[in-house]
Amino acid sequence: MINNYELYKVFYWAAKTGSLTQAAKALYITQPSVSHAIKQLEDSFGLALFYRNSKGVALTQEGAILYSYIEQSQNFISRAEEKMAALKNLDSGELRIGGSDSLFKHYLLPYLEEFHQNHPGIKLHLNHGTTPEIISFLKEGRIDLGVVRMPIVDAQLEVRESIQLKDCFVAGPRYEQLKGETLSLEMLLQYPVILFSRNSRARMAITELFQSYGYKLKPEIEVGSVELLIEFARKGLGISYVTKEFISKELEEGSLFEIQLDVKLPPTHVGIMTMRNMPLSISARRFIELVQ
Amino acid sequence: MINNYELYKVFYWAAKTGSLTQAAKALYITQPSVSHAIKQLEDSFGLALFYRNSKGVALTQEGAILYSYIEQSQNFISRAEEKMAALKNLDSGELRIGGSDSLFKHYLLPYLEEFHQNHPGIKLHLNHGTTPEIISFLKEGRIDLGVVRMPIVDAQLEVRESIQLKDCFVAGPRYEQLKGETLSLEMLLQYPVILFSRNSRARMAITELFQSYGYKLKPEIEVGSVELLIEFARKGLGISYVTKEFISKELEEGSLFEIQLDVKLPPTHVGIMTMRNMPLSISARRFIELVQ
DNA sequence: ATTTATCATAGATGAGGTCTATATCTCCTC
DNA sequence: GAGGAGATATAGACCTCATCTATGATAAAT
Repeated sequence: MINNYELYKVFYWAAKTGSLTQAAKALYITQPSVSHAIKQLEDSFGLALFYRNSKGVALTQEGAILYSYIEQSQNFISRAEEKMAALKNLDSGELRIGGSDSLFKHYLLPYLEEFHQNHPGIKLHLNHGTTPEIISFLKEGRIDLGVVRMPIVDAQLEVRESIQLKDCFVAGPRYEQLKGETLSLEMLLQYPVILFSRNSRARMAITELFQSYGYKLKPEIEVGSVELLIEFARKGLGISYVTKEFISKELEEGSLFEIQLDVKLPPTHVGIMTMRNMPLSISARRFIELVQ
Repeated sequence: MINNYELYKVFYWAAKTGSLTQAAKALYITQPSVSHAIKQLEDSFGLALFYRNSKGVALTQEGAILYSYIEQSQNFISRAEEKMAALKNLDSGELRIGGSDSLFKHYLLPYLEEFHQNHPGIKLHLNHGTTPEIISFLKEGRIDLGVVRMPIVDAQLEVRESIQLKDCFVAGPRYEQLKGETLSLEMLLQYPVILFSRNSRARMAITELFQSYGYKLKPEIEVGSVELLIEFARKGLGISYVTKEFISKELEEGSLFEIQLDVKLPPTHVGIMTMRNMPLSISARRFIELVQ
């Protein structure tokens, strides 16, 4: 019907101010333009919308009916624009992150805190899962970004390399005698080893390393969280294979110590994954900047 | 913020159809135009609104939020346009008429019936009052048109002359002896006269007529409705001064007869008044056409 | 490998929105 | 009443910018 919604904006202001001149001022256009716009509306409806008089304009019956609809419409547009501005300013919105359990707690936590302080209006959604799950979440659009251990090879994903993590074997006071010693892999295997559960990336990596030297790494105990790896090692139940950066507190206070090996354990990196060729939300972009 | 609401219409269709190409078809424009419009919105918000892929487009988080507002906005506009079309077609709307009591019943009734049958969606509001009251209603915008007796002299009003009404004196069987006689004004004054209440136009007119001949018309009885004028005359309480067109039934059945006078009583016209220089509502225009 | 979708980009064009200038009308004031 | 102030309407010129055509790029389907 009307093929130019711009006219409704003009109508709205003319009705609201009761004056074509005032409407023109509000819209930063001239009065004849407003006059022309209203005329177009009236012509296309075949209805008079305003009574004109020397003091301004007043809505006709039909104009008042139109206004009751257009007013609502304009209100929604105003609210939309405010909302968009808020989203742009990060005063509003949400950020959905997927990650491995341990990375949330030991790596992301301080960033999440800072981000939340800077942008309290942004709702944070944290989804934990295994690396393949996180990748699925990303592809399904359920999260904005995923934080997992590298390497990730997937053409659909864009991966940003973040900090380096070094895994290592640690023990508690029970194995005090090993402090300062440098063990070979073979020697290490004589002690009870505590590993993270089978499907973890770190577990696979260390198993492969032993295999490449011709040994088979067989854990005495398997646990499902980094906390338990730490706890069991402290209690002397065995030697845990953990991420060094996650136990800095225990190393410092001396409740755990690192066991030196005669082979170098390859470091891994944390990767921040996003969908390639998909625009990042402002909040996701901002969070990644913060982390990197 | 956005200075072209037209863009929202394009956005709405793009989001709704999930395809810029489809949106273009719906809007009867080309796909590059849609592409350009969406880009403008995204640029001005500084936010991505759609994910593009080879099957079409999908809303981003921010886009979905925008859509939730814009959808409402567009719905109101659609409903507004439907409503305007209905008003134009007289499928909806209202018609407010002001008039003297007797004119409603004896003159307008058949037109009102016909109008209502033709346009059952139009609500009819009837406001009765004296001529000055009707004029005030018109000037206050409380009615669309007024139906009263001429003459009306008011520069702000536009008056259309409608049917002619002839007033006359009538009596019932009690005065049978006057049937066929031609009375002078003086002779008439010897009978009890029944007139409409003081502030009516017809009363003033007839009083002036007598005065111009040097007589003073003093009613025996004053009543407030045409029905009572008729009823009192039938019962033989006197000679009523009524509008001939309103008593055609009684004249036909013989319960009243007209008293011939040797002076001619000036006819009056019904006038249909509207505000000059104010656009008439479609319904008012249509009703006036019907009546004339 | 080819076809057929999709959206993006570039450049040309012309419709039409906006402007200036002026007319017209009404109300208010002196 | 004459004149001024303020409102909207009208006319015509101008120039922006929405839209077009043509083409490119990419992905999916055949």
